[in-house]
This record gives sequence, C-alpha cells and structure tokens, in this order.
Amino acid sequence: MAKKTAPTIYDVARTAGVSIATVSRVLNDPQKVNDETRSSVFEAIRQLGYIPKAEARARAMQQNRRIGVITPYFTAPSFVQRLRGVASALNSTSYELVIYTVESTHKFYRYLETLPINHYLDGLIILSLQFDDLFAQRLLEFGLETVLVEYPHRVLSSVEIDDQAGGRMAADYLLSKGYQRLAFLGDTVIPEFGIHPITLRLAGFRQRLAEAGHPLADKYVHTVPYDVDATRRAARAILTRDDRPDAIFSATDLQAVAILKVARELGLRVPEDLAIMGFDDLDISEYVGLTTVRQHLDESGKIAAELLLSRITNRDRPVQHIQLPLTIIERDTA
Amino acid sequence: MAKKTAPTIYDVARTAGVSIATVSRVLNDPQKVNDETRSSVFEAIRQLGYIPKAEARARAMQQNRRIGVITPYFTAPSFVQRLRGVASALNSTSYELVIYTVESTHKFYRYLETLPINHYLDGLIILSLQFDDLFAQRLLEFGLETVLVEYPHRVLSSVEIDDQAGGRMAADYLLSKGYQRLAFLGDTVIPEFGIHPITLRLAGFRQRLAEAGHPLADKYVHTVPYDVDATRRAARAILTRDDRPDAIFSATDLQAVAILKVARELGLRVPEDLAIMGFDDLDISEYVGLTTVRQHLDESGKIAAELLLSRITNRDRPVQHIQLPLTIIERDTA
DNA sequence: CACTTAATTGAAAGCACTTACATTATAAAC
DNA sequence: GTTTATAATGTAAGTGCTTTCAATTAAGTG
Repeated sequence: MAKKTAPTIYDVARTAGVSIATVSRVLNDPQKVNDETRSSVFEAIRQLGYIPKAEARARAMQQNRRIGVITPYFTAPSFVQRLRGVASALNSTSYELVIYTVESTHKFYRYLETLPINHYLDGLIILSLQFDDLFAQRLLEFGLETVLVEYPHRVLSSVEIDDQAGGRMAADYLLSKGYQRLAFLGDTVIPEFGIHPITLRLAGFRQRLAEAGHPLADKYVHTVPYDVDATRRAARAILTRDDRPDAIFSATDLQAVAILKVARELGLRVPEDLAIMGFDDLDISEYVGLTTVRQHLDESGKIAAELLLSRITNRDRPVQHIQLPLTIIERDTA
Repeated sequence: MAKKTAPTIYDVARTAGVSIATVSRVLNDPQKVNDETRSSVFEAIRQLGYIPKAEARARAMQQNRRIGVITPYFTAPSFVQRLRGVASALNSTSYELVIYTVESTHKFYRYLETLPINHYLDGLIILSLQFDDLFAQRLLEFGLETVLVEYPHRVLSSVEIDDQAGGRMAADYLLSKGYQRLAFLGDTVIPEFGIHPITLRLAGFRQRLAEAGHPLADKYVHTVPYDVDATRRAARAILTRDDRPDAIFSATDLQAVAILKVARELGLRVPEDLAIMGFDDLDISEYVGLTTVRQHLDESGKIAAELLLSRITNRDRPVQHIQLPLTIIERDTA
C-alpha cells in the first residue's frame, strides 16, 4: 500500500504467485496462458494498478511490429481494396496496421519527415503518392523500409502496373469485338499530391487505336470530374449525340458504372448498342457485370505488404520493382 | 549506404575508442567527461548517425496519440465507409489511426484483453462486434475510453441505429407505392463474433406488413449466403417463379445490387415489374440508382470518433448512446 | 500401461542503457 | 618523495521488460 515506486512486472508476478514470464505473456498473448493463471494475473494487475513501462518494453522488443500505410484520403474504393490487401497480408502476422490519411501535400510531407526519425514503424507503404527525391533519400538514410504502390522510384521497392499497356489491352479488346466508334472517358482532377494514371491509360488506348488504323478522334475523348453527377451529365451528352460512340472505355470502373446507368436510362442495349469497359475491377464491377481491365487491387496491397515484411526480416533482400499483370475480365458490358 | 541494424551505444563506444559508460555520460551529463573524449564521442555519434532507439520509440509513443479501431475483417463496404468516417474525424486532429482487423473470436478477445492494459491507445472504437460483459468491465476498469458502433452496451458509449425501425420504414415505403407481393432477402451467415442486424430488419419489415394486413408469407422470405453467386442464384429462383414478388426488400445494398442485375437479365422492368429496395446506402447505391434505407455509415464512424475524442479530452462527459436516424433515399428502383 | 503429443510454466539470457563503484592517472600538498 | 585529493574512465551490476528453451504435467493413443 505504501509503495512509493510504480509497480513493476516483478511485483505483479509476486502477488500473483507466478513468474514474470507468465505476466509478460498475459500482457502480450493471453491465450498462451491458462485461464485460471491469467485471471489471477489480471487480478494482481488491477490490484496494483500496474502500468507497463513503455521504454523498457521498447528496449526489450527488437521490433516494433507496426507497419504504416500512407494513403490519400481514402474515399475511392480502389484505395480501400488495396488497404484490404495490406490488412489481409498482415493478418497472419502480429504486425499492427497504422493508417495515415493524407489530404494535403503539407501533411504528406510532414509524415515523410517525421516517420523515419520517430523509429516506431518497422515499415511503410505509400499508396499512389508521389514525392521528392529528397524524401526517398531520407527514408533510405534512416533505414525505414518502404514499399511504394503505383509510383515507382529507383531506390525504393515498388508494386506497379503498366497503365499504358492497360489502355492498349482495352483498345485491342474492343476492336476485336468489332466496335467502330470508340470513345474514352476519364477524370480530370489531378490532385496536387496524388498521381494520375488516367493519362497513361488514355495514351495506351490512343496509341493502339492509331496503330490499328482507327485513330481516336478528339471529339471522343472526354475528361470530366470524378463525381457521379458530372460523369452522368457527360455520359448523357455523349450518348445523345448523333454520332454517339458504340463503345466507351472508361479509365475507371466507378465512372463506367455511372455511364452504364445512363445508357440504361436512355434505353440503349448494352453491349449491343453500346459497349462499356472499365478499368480496375472493383468489387462493384462484379455485382453490376462490368467488363473491365483488372489490376487486382487487393493483390497489389497484399504483395506490397509481403514485400515489405520480407525486407524487414531480411534486410539484404534487394530492392524490387514488381510489375503486376493486367487481365481483361469479360463480363456483360462489352 | 543502408545500415544493417541501427547503431547502438556499443557501436559508438567502439568507434570512439571508449567504454559505453562514457558514451552514456556524454549523452546524459557531458561535463563529467573530458573535453577531448567528449568531442571524439560526438564525432562517432555523428558519423554513425546514432539515435538512442528504445528511448526514441518510447518518447514517440508517449507524444503520439492514437486511437484504435477494432473491426471485423474488413471486406464489406459498409465497414469501409464507417472507417472512412472515423478517419475523416481524426484528420483534423493529430491522432493516429491504428486498425485491428478481427477474423476470429480468439483474436478479438486477445485485443480486448491486452489493449486496455498496455496503454498504447488513447481510445478505442469497436465496430459491429459483440462481446462479453466481462470485457466491457475491463475496458472500464483500466480506463480505456471506448465507443461501440452497432452493438450497444449499458456502460459504454455507443452509436447505433434502429434496424427494426428500418425494416418498418421499408415496408411502409413499398406499401405506399402500392406493391402487393413483398419479399425479403437477407444473408444467413451469422459469424461467431459479428452481430446480425439482418434479423432485426426482417423483424421490423414483417411486423409492419402484418400490421398493414399484408402479412409476409414465409415463401417470400429468403436467406442466402452473402456472396454474389449465391445471391444471384437465389434471385433468379425467386424471380422466375409463377407467383414472383413485385417488390423485394434486401437487407443489404450489396445483395440488392445483385438482385437488380438478375432482374435486368430476366428482362424485368425495374421498378414497374419489380421494385428493389436496399438497406445501408453504400457508395455504389448512388451509382446504380438504388432506392434504399440510408443509415449513413460514414456519419456513424465520424460521430463515434468525435464522441470518443470528446470523452478523452473531458473524462467526465457522460456515457452516451447515440441513435442515428434512418432515411429513405428514393432513387430509381422502387 | 508404456509412449507420444500438446499445453503450461519458469529459469535465464538477452535488449540498450544507466549508474554505483572501482581503478588509474595526475596534480597538489606536505 | 610520499601522501592525498581530484578528475577521468572503465567494470559490472542493475533497469523492466520480452523471448527462447527446457522441464513438468496433462491428455490421448494404441
């Protein structure tokens, strides 16, 4: 009762009548100790008001068992699916997942500055954000293992896809199905911090069409803001023109779904009157039967996490740049 | 360039040609050591980029505040939207977001046991998971501020909705639109750890129909597993019967979308031949134009986080049970 | 009933430092 | 020149915790 100093794990062990090892186990992996013992330890902890000392713990722990993910403010399903992949890879391990959402360059840079120094992450995954060389250098210097997704950098490991190839695949597919008047729809917003793969998808699409002797007419290239309403309005405009396209490649599944809805409202048969093709293969896409270019988002997150873990446990694994394959998923809309 | 391991005080001692005690003294009480020695130690420190690791970690842990979210293995969009709400509330603060995904009771209980004691977290949000009274007690005892979402408990704050009322609202709405043969579709899986609001939604739906003199026939109540294929197969079976319903209330938007697709494939006009109504109001629902009962998922996460923060900063705020309103969102399918 | 196998547990060896104590060298005092 | 403070440093014993490993016991298994 008259204890001046804060109770330690030893005190807990003594009053519970077990060894400190057991107390430690109760604190970190309760299932490893017998029910009875556990509850008596809990009782002792409660009785003494024991609080483990962070510093000692940090010292004894070789690792932090925490990995962080920096992601643009996650509103888009594609980020969510990537995160899901990361979470699933971490699930079988004892790593915690810390999420840093970024909604401004300022905040992103602040993370990039402090995280490597803080030393309380074992690894970092950065989703779809691009940054200065300087920061890459810093991450390296301070030894914070990092894996990039969707934005490659020489000195850091990354998981990416070939957006341009994806555009080409879409073109090939639509051409092979015999469509004549192909259109493209993508979003405009290039956030100050994010990256914009849409441009690349368009480039690939355009290139292949040109090669096939079906150059993409400028009037068939549409860029509109990402939101539902804008997309719908644009779709309506496109689809009510006299020379409306007979196939639309949307740089994003979400927008493709919006287009699909408008097409239905206009009484167009899909894919007979209008083919619609997306990019990503989100969860929804399966539900609505969208034909799309799959980039396997879940997988990208999972692989990024696995790559990271392997580098953490084995520091001299080489930096890798993994290129994920794209697949055409043929469903009902094209 | 890349360090194998972070340098320790031993490394510094070795390269400076002194004992670790001296290095420690330089760090803690510099005037106790000779000028020359001191500067050579400093030199070694700079050269190795030495950072007292454990201490740094402990310090960082102390000043970085973090709140944790325990969520069932997040595959369902509804959890994601809730998380998004939490993240957005935390965004303006300096709190970090740590995510604990749960895919077994075992793991869940482990979190519940250790988190309150370890003092890593400043606050905890538990999404759609139910647990023993004992754990609630423990959370309380150890002073880990907690907010529950979708599973109320007397002693802990919570954010919830009235699922039964939601079922009633759906019934009222469909009846008011003049539909006659109403059906219900929900999922079966009651995971060992999760909770199952679907049952309540059905209860409310059934109750109101009975009250209105249109009792829900058993043959119109369908429970099928959550996945697309099973839902589709069920929908196809239901919609090809002679006495097919003219309206379906799906306990979940995701399943509603699947039903919608099947209806279209069968050439049914929606909502003329078949009305479809969902529950949740996911992002997708807007894209496909689904009429639904909105429970404002993002908002629930946001409110939970705000509630938590207010309790953290002001411990004597009372425990609150916030009931979120439900709204019918009328779109195109009913 | 002997023989694996699995579940519990404690002893003890770290972890990265701090600090009391001992040792050595140096300079001042006699 | 011996003695004695004094400063500078190293040795080694903690610090509070985690984790490996081996010992003990319980529970099947044929």
